[in-house]
Amino acid sequence: MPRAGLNQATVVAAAAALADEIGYSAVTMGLVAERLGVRTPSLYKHIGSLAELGHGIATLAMTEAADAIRDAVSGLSGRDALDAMCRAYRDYVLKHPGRYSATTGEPATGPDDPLALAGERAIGAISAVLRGYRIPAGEMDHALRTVRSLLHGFATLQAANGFQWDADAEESFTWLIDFAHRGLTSTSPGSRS
Amino acid sequence: MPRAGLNQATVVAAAAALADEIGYSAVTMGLVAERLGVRTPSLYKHIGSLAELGHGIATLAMTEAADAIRDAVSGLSGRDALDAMCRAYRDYVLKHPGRYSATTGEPATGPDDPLALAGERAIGAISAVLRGYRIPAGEMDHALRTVRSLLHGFATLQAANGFQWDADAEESFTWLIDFAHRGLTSTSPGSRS
DNA sequence: CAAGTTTGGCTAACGCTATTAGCTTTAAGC
DNA sequence: GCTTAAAGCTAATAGCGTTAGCCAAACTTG
Repeated sequence: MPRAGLNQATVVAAAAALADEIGYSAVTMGLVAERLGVRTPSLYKHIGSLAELGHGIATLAMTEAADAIRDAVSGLSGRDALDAMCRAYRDYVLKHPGRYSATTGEPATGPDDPLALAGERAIGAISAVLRGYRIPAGEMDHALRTVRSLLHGFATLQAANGFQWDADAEESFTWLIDFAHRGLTSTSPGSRS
Repeated sequence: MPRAGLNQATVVAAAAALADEIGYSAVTMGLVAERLGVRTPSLYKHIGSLAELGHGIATLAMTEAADAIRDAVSGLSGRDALDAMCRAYRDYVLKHPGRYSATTGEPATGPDDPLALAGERAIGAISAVLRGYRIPAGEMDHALRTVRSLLHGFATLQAANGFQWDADAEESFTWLIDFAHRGLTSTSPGSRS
């Protein structure tokens, strides 16, 4: 039996690709092994368990998403950067729904967890965009969490077809970006109507 | 053997309670049966499959969340209604993280699906709040999707402990509500900074 | 109230999944 | 070239969802 030349990265990559095709919850050790031309137990020479594989997929997705944002906003600032960031994030999730859904509900085990580092990268990319807005120093964390919530929510709802997105999802997303821009510009807390 | 007096509703309720305690993905037919004092195969007299049980939990959660919002905003309008809605939604998800996570990635099979009806209830409750803002007629759907994305994103991220919510999540949430209020008030699309 | 029928529980069994144990062969190091 | 660790394999176990078929409990109907 010639060797397949696998390692942790190739197994995770194959599982991530499979997740995008058939859905994250449908990924099994057997299917991943089949795709790699190998028997199921052989995978355990490279990854500890199915849960660990899921953790790896989540880390990969978070890293890729952060890089996509970073690339998209490079050279831009202000509203242009916000627009590019939102679209890059959304496009990534729509392109890789399976691996992205691995990130929902996957807790980082500690500060040295690669998933935590990938999360930091994403935070940093969003933070760079938000720095173009006049946000008070103490409110930056709140703005970060809010924008991340908005993007994450839209992406997961659209990926899961949460509503009947009757074809004008693009228009809705443009409106969402306008909404975020308005929310970020006039930063005056406690402004009751 | 005396009968347990089960039906579809009691089984779904037990499973939902279990999901809140041990997490949605940890719910098994065996554990639900054990909680109900019954053997596993007996559950199949009331529900068709584990997938159907998940669908039922999702429907229950969506209905309860919609009702929670409806109750919270009754008698309020404008920014007060927005505030009450956001907090009611967030509180519900934090109180019932297990059953809520059943709603993520659960597609409605058709227009007559109870889950679709529950979704309509939720949409209606949010819509009632948004009607207090001067939103152009054609943009109402976009606003609905945007607000729903924001709430869903924050709730799921906090439930999954997506960031290190070092204790000031409450403050972040207040900031998020301000953000949403600003985004909804000055509705002038295409307003580039 | 008695007989029949439906309903809801049970045990037994099957297939699929993740996972472990232990063997064998490959490839790499000295 | 020999040693050795890594990477594949087969075989086996345990736990899951699910189905089949039995049997008693409760409802129906005269």
